Amino acid sequence: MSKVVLGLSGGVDSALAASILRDEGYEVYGVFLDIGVTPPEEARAVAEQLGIGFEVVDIRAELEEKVCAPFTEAYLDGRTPNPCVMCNPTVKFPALVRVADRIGAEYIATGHYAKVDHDEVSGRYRLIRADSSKDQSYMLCGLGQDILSRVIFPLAKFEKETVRQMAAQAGLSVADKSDSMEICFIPDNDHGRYIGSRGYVSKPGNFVDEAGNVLGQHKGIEYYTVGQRRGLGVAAGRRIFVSRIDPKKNEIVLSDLDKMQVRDIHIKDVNWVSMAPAAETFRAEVKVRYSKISYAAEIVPEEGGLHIVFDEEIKAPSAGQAAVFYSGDVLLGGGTIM
RNA sequence: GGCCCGUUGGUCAAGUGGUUAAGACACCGCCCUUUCACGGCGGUAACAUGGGUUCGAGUCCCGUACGGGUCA
Repeated sequence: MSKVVLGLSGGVDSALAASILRDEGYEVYGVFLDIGVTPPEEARAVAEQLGIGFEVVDIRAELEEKVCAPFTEAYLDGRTPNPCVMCNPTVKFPALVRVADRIGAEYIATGHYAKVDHDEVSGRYRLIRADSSKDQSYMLCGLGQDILSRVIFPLAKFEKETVRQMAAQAGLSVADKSDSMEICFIPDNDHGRYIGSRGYVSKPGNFVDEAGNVLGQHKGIEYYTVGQRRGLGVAAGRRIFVSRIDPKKNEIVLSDLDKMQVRDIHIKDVNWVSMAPAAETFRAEVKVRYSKISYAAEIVPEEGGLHIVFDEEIKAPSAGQAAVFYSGDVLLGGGTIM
């Protein structure tokens, strides 16, 4: 019987994933990754209910080093980090792999909505969008071949609603638990406050227009992201958005929508997933934020990263977010917007 | 000081005797969403003040307060 180590959060998705794997004949070993925020009780209860192995693994130190610290630093530098994208390849999946290696499991699994396959031609493990509208492949763009070669995503072909129904049928106690949507280490969803709790004192400053006229006061640049409209408190009579964050001057520039369209971006720290690193220009559809549509673009390799030129102007990409490029449903790779 | 103009929700701004007093932006809520956001839907909220005229006043008249202009 094949062993699989599954990340068990205590939510519906991972619980059903465990149930599915068990029913398929795997020996499932549930691992709760402890970050010191949510207690492991629900996950433990699910494991007991399913009769699978269970363990709590403390990942606070790795999370702090690989995610929390860089996360904070990025915000203070005027960028908008994506902690989930950072965490998956550096903390979450490696932690599961470590347990797998220790207990002699070949596979690891999570409750993500995404697919993995192995392409005979290229010899690569590919990451594919899930059938579900809930596709989460974007969040996994940093995973390497070493990890993908061992990953199983049991929820790949299910819709969220189906998952809930199946969970209810399986009698899982967490079947109707609501989805978590906030950053896991910031349960109150207030990242500005979180950064403050790490000892940083917010520096209020000016909102200015493109000519430099002061439009209002901001609470501190770490509270904002490029493309943001709500929460600015500036009544201009028309919708205006954050178009630039200047950490040096501690200023935030507000502009009309048409003045902040962008034709191209540069990305760094590129991770090639379903294709080998490209030396030549190629075309793909690029997602600049999660839960956003993808835009057709030409991708040009350059020193240190990629230059992405969109066919049409797109709205407000934000430095620090992941740009992920696809060919159809295949996630080719991704990088960090500069 | 004299004369003139203005004062409507948090901001801007319609309204010209009878309106449930527009709209935009902001704000709040919900939906969406394993990041931050975008987006969608909905909601709260106003006639500077005191007197008149009139069946009826944000709309007309007078006084007061505040703001702007102008004249010696």
